[in-house]
Amino acid sequence: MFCYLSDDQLHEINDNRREVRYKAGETIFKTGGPLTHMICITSGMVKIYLEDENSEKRIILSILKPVDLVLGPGFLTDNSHHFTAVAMEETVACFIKVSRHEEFMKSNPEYSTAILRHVNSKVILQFQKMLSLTHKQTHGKMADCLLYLANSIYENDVFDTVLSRQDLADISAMTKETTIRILKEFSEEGIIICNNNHFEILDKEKLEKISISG
Amino acid sequence: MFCYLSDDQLHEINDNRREVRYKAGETIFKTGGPLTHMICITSGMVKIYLEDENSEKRIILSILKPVDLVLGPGFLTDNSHHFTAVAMEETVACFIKVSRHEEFMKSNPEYSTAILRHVNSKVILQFQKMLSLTHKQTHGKMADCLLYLANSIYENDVFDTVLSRQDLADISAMTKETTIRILKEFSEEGIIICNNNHFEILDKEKLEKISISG
DNA sequence: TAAAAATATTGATCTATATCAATTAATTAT
DNA sequence: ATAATTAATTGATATAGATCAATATTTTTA
Repeated sequence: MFCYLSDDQLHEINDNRREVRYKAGETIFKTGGPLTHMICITSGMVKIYLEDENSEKRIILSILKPVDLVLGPGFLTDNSHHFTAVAMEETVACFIKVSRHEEFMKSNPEYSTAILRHVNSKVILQFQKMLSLTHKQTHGKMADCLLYLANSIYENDVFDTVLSRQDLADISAMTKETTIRILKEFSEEGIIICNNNHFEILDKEKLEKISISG
Repeated sequence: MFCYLSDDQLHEINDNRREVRYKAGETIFKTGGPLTHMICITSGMVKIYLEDENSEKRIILSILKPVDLVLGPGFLTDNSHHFTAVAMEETVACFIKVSRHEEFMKSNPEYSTAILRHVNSKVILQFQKMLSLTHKQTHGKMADCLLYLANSIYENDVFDTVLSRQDLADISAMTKETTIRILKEFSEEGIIICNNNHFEILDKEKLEKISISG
């Protein structure tokens, strides 16, 4: 994204950026709050979730890691956050004023294009998630969750995660009890190994089949 | 959106645009097809839906009417359509090449900003829909569906629609049988009147309460 | 290290909603 | 107008997954 900026603009960002360090569990920003800065994850991991104002339920939309950037849909619209960002572990985030972005978009068309490309790629993922969460049953949704973690987040079929069972449930839009039962089933069928926060995907093909059959 | 273009650019659009007339039920473009043009709905109504490649199920994301424009998330990413657009009634759509858009974005920063604003406002609506479809039960989802049609589409608490019961089900991510049963319940409780495709919302407050309580 | 708190697990039960099947009503075609 | 399709409705049934409750484990705090 930033590669489209001029040297001057990069300098300006560097001089004005504000780096913040978060501990695990700390909130970076919350739904409803003012969207004043774009955020770039420099190190650590962040979970992004939608909060339902009328219930305690939430959906974990995605997990971000370096060097992901966060510029929510409030940008250029209502200037408020539409999702909540929480550090999953020790995390460093770099804040850049949105006003600066608007300037960059005006002075640098390549940058505008890059931002829109970024937003559109996120929308494609949201569409997939929407179909998964509304049409698949719990086994299919949990398969999607495990494949997401292995393929997109940890980039390894063996991984340890700080995500709780409730978090996995929130990724998959189901209850933690159901999550636990399905993880147990998958373990018993030899599809995965799952001990506390240690996961191993043994039979990815089968997981993909379960994902497709729903 | 187009108000940000120069006279020359508007002329260029006007000289190069291609107007197509569709009958009810005709497909304008389909998921997976190449995204070559942006589309502007000049007259009529269009339903936009996500298709699941692994099942026959679909989600109607939104309904478009004049002068909505359609520029899906394939723009600047994979150049393919991620949703399907079908004319609900006699509809005229105006096609504008995406290559032209990229040029406009380069030469006209205001235009880029307007496009991103448009996309972001759609994303906000998607977030709400995602929460509604995954966390609410059928009554809440059907209340949301009726409120959407009355408030955003027909802009009247009394409306006739060409949408079938299956379409209403696809808006709400449920079966047509459940849709029918809930519409009947709402009618019996005096919340709505519903005869074939004629709808009247009698007690909007109650509908809003049902929407909130889920 | 012990106590307290939080998280995970298991089992039993309940219910919302899908599914299936049959009937009726409304369109469309002949 | 009548037949043939297609869509809507109703009823009966099945079941996936939520909910509730109790216990066990892990983590945190004192």
